[in-house]
Amino acid sequence: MARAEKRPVTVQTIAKHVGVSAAAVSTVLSNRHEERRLAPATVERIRQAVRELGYVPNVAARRLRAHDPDVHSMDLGILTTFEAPLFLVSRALEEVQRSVDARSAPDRRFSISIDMFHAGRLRDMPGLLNASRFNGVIITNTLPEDDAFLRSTTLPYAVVVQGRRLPNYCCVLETPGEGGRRAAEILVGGSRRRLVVLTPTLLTETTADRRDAFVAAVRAQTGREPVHVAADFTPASAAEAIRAHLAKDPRCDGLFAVTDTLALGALHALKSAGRRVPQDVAVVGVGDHEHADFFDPPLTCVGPAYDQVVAEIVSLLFNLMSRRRVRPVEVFVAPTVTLRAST
Amino acid sequence: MARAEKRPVTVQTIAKHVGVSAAAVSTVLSNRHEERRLAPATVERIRQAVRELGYVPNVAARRLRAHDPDVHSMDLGILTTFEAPLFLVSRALEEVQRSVDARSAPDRRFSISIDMFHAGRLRDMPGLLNASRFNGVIITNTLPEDDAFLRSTTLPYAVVVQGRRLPNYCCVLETPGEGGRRAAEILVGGSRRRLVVLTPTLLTETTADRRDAFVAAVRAQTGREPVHVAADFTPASAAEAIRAHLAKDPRCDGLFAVTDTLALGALHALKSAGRRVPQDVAVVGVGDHEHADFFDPPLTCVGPAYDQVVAEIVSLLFNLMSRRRVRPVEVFVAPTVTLRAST
DNA sequence: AAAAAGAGCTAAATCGATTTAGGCGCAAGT
DNA sequence: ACTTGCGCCTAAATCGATTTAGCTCTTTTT
Repeated sequence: MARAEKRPVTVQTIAKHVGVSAAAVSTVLSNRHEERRLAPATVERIRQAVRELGYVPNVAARRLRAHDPDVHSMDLGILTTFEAPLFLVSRALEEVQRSVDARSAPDRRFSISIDMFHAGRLRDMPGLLNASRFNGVIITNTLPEDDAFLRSTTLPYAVVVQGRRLPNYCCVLETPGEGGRRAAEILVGGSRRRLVVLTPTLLTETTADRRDAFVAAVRAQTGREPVHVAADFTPASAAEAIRAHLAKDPRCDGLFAVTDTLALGALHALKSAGRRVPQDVAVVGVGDHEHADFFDPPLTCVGPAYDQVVAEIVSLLFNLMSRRRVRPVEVFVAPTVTLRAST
Repeated sequence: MARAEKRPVTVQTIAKHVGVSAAAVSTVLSNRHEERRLAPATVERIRQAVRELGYVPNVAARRLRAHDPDVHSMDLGILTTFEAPLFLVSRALEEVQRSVDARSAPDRRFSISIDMFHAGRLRDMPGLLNASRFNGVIITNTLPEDDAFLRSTTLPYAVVVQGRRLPNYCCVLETPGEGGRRAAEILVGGSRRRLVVLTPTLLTETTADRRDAFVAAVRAQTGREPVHVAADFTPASAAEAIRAHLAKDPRCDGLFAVTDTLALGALHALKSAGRRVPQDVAVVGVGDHEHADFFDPPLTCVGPAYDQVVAEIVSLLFNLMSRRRVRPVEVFVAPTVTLRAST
């Protein structure tokens, strides 16, 4: 059943198979056979062959052909992993969209798409290396393997990396060490002593930095070591992990979650274990969830000012594309502290 | 400052400008000038021109050229609006990804991207009409204008529409009328009489159907009319709207939100107005938020079984692409009821 | 002085689909 | 009989970038 020709089926293939020209095939494919007066019998034979041979149009060829030389068009991509929650790119998307709407004109059109790769497999994304897909990209949520790949090759087009420091690219990230330190300040300053830091099992540079800075700050300020708890990216998994931890350490009184999705699960586990937040356990997140202020209780966050991060990213991206900037830079955005009811 | 050539800058333009061949320009652009022994001075002149003229590579041309004839590649798109929350497409994305991973092979590669349009402006999306972007698409979150556009033209490739009934496309949607009816049943059956239905201001076919069916069912069962409350797509806006409504109708005791994001805002407003959920006010959502079971209290939902919806969509999409299916069909997925603590 | 090596560049083919201009036969009109 | 028109189809150009084979001129080697 599985048809496995070595060469793909093109209009030429079909044309040869039917015994007509490629033009005739194309005419049928675009449903122009009436106005171009192809004989119904020929149309039918072509249709038949199209079906039989399993023709798949080459979109790149169509696009090239359809290209209107009077319209500049630029393809922007936001690259993230399948594994990371999609809402993480929402803000970047909105800001890019705003910029793009402002820069669009009849002779200048942008298109933005979100493209995903499997965590750690960025290198497998088609078109990345040969620059055949995007005029500019924002890369985010990479794992260390992806970072290593990026470090090893310099992509020959506009690239802005979020949340990593890579010497050969423009990078925008929160000031290293700050987030974790401020979280520790809040919890320790609130007299919490039995602390937990909750992270995903797969750590990115950002999440690892938050954890490490938190641990270091807590150690420095209290002489005690926070307990690491790891979970998947889902709240359900975080809830389960925290539930297990509470069984082992019932007196725990403060928690720092390095992503808000984890904090959401933690809040749930705490409440269903009968702990009051913040009276019994204080919880700090990072503000990467668009609805952190609608959690119950609303989540205190220590994290980068996303609007600023995104504004920097977009500004760098457009400068790179217009070649106003050619050297890589690192832009640090200081974390902001949003105190809400969870502490 | 603004450079506004009529014709776009191509490698040819640059070549002519510098007085070399297009091949030389291309060589420089791909950083192959060392191995191909271009004179450093020439390289510099070309680089200069590239910068001066504001060259932007044509990705379609690059892709066509880079195309490996031994690899079939298919481009899939998930089309949604900028205005709708991104997480709404998460599940579709995951399922498509699973299917694609299962069907990928060394000689068969898929790429999936999420592309967005402004609500009501689907027609403006480049490459939709001339089929120059995707081999197959899933279209969702359309407004009535978009539906009208789709109805008026039959896109010449694999299209599956979610949540709408369009005679010329394959459509997958929840059984019309069912969701609203079941929500009414739950609230009325729980002896709630002063009911509210909370919707976005911009109604899609799906959200309008949920509202209308709810209103009709409540009217039939109680003889009373639920109150309409409308808000933006955000929880903040929903909270504000509900707060205002509570001021006018303090005795309201049941609420149906046609999207979970709105429910999230409503829960917040209710709690901060001192109402207990579900004792004072029962709340029903639709289960379109991935974390509805982590809301506080966890949200009772009446909505389509998303896994099933998505499975149907993906199956239709692949059947369309392989031409195993050629006629449009409508697939209805019955809503499921998930009772949680909010009722 | 002739041949070989190398430096520096170009012409032309190619990727796949589409469109434009036009060709060939045959029937109808004058 | 000769044009006109139509029905049906094709050759060739085109979109833009890249690569391959090869050309020309200079320098070095024998």
